[in-house]
Amino acid sequence: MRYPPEHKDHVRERIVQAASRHFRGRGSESVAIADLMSDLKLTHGGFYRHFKGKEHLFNEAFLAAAAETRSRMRTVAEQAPVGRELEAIIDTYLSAGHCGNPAHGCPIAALAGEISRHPKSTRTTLDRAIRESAAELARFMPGDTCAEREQNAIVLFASMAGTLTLARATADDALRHRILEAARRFYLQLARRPA
Amino acid sequence: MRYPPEHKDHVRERIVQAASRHFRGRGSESVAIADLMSDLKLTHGGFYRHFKGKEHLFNEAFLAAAAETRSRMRTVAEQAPVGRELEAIIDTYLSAGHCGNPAHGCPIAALAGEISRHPKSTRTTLDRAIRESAAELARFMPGDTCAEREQNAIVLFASMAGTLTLARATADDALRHRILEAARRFYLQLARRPA
DNA sequence: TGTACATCAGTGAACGCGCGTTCACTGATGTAC
DNA sequence: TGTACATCAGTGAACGCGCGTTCACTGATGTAC
Repeated sequence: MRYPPEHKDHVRERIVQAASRHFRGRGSESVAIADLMSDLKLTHGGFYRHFKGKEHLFNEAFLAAAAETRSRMRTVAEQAPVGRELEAIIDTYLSAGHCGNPAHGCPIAALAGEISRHPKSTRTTLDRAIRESAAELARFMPGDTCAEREQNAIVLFASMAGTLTLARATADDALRHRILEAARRFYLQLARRPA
Repeated sequence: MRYPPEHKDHVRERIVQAASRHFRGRGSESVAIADLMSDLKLTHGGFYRHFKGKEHLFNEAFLAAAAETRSRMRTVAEQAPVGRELEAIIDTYLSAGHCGNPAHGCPIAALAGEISRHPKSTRTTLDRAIRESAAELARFMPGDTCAEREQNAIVLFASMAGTLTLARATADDALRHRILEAARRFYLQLARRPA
């Protein structure tokens, strides 16, 4: 069959979107190319017209998810009262909604654990995502110098992502809730009256 | 062949130890039973005389690693000057050594990400490990009530574990170092003069 | 305008590989008699 | 004490399955002439 000129780009984009959700939700090893493609009513063979291989897709899907998450963070900040942007971000990031919905949430929290076992190119993509997320946070961070704000942003971001990862892995709802709530209160308090 | 009476327990113990290192170092999906067994100069078939299956071993290996890590934390605290136990623990946990050596480090930092995809029984084991690690930390935690100390301990533990996970996944040594150092300084400062 | 050919996204069978698990077998030693 | 049998940790071939990747093929449309 012959398709309209924009068709290929469109399909490629849909693969990335589906992958971005599936990878975040289940990790890359639990997601088969055939699954992804059949989600789009396609068969697995066609996949290789769009990507060199699974790892390339993973890389791109991760990047897309990271951009999506940053943009969501920005929206949250914009909708918050002036001066309370950081609190709004913390509140959203450590919310039960974000915890219960990894497939649509921060890919760093969802995938950092396994990325340490991915090839260097993928880990470089993670580096970029960490830097960009921290930069996004740094805009609202307390601290006198820019470097200090960035430093603090990295700590906050790494801590929140890790806390989310841990909360998601728990079996007991009460423990999960306790971890999230304790961390939320702690970081909110820190955001209100900085060290 | 017939073996001395304590032989089976001994082999079982060695399997758990090897698994505990391999799983932490590479994640459970990257570790094959045959690999583990050949590490002990045995073949894969014999594995099932000791364990029901891979997941049971994972569970047990995780538990053993968690106990080992707690005991190491206790040693660090004991060797620290009185009143500076928490600082010593933070310093060790977020050290370059711990970061560079996941196979011999905290199994929660190494495996929390993937455990969210393991069966409930394994996740319950994680819950136990989290509670016990936090309890260990809580002994040295600032806070007026016991509940407050525990609360703070959970936050600190989750944050440190997450930070370590993130640091390990980075490709760039400078970024990794920056994450670790920033977090270390931040939590040390918090430990010295509590909120 | 018509004809022959090129293009290329998508199809689905097939290949190759890794790996968890099973199973018939081994063989040294313990036990019943 | 000797004999027949039971035990059971360990062996390694085999099975079954999932999955990433390849490849010959399809067929609608574009292009050259």
